Amino acid sequence: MRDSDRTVIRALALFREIAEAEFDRLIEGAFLQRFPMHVVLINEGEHADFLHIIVEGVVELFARYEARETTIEILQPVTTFIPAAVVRDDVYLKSARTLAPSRILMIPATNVREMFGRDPVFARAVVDEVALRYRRLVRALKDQKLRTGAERLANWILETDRQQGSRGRVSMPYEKRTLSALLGMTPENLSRTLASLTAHGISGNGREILISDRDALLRCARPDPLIDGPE
Amino acid sequence: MRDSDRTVIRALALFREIAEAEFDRLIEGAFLQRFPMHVVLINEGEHADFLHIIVEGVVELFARYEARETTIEILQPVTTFIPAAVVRDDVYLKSARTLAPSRILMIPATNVREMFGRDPVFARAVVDEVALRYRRLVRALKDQKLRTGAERLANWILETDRQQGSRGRVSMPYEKRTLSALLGMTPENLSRTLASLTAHGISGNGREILISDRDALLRCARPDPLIDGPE
DNA sequence: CGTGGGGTTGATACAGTTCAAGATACGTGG
DNA sequence: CCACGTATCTTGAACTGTATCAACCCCACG
Repeated sequence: MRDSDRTVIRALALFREIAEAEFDRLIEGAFLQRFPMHVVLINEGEHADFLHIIVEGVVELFARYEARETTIEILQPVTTFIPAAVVRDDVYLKSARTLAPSRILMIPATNVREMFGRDPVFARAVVDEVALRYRRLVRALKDQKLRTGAERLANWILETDRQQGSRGRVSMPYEKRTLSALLGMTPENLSRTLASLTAHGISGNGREILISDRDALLRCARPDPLIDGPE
Repeated sequence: MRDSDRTVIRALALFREIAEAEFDRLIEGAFLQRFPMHVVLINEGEHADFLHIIVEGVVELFARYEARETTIEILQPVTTFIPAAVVRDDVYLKSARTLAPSRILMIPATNVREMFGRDPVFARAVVDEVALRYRRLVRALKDQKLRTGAERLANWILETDRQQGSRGRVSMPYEKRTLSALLGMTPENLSRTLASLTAHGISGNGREILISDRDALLRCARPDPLIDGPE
């Protein structure tokens, strides 16, 4: 593992506070691997043998049922997945694939569980992490059940703009079909909804969306700190 | 607190393994309170000052956005809520209300966090609990995004029957309007969907549903261990 | 009895999906 | 570097699922 990689991983909330020796022991047996785009890293139903950490790239968490598929979450560096399955020593409930060439650190699940029992500082960090994920998911479920497609899209634009520095220019980090699955709609529907938002403060071509009238967009989106919060 | 209450709470996965003295210290300053039906216990947005435990009754976790409201989860004894907000020392993202006369144990959040740092056994139990909840929520989101209303209802019937001892006779523990919110549909729609399932193995009057042809219902529901699992 | 809330039923409207065709962008190989 | 082929995206039309609005029924409860 490169020194620069070690540094960014060490900076994760999960590892920031733990002692140097503990960290070394944890990542013993871990390996950092490079994956091309569109590679499946995890299949739902498999037993959780590794805690994955996305060091570089983009990873989609998705799930299937019958012939249908939906996106649960899209992860960018630096983030762990999927901590809950590792903690409970159970099967994954979601699959994961790369959406861009990515570098993934894989830590053996046994290391994580073993260290959890040994280091209270790490234990504290793991709970924080899982609780954070839980809350993110609550937000996603509220978004899904309480809003229309247009509202979800409008709020996604605002939130993504914020994450990208509030420049009023959002660039989609993945395909539109993926975004549509994340927002819980079909690609056709996303296309139409995007077109209809043109009358409410945005304009776009390709993977670029410009926020030309933020107030109009806000009137559409009506963001809520208990759904779209900065967490 | 009654001795019998102490026993059931102590039997919770969260508290089962911890030492007697630690348990005493944890529930110091806690209080067990009786609430009538339809009382709001938690308002989303409030800071999480207590870990609640439902000892008796039924509690609904719900959320609002604009004029809309939806149910996130319905809890029956013995369960904690809402651990993630307590762990992160943050605001609740969901509200909670009783759906039946209930007895609720309220443990000061500071006790929980303080003990977490002191007792690794308890720490382990808390992570397990939060991770379990996380996974339940993943299942709920998959249910919501990947299935139609009729499928959700059919699976709810099968799952509830299982929880009630697989007697082929399901009794709804709450109003139909609540069930409809849990399943993400309107009351009218639930009524119609329930009627339509009559042709697929169920019959019902009032709050009783009889499974007359389980195979037919299974063909409708097509349950999936990664969505409807026993967790 | 009357009253009110939950539940059902019907008619209508809308959001979202599906199917199909056309346009555009993109990577690949010549 | 261009031409080609494929996949993505867009647009249109028909259809399905679900929501909304309104009337009505029924039972519980005062």
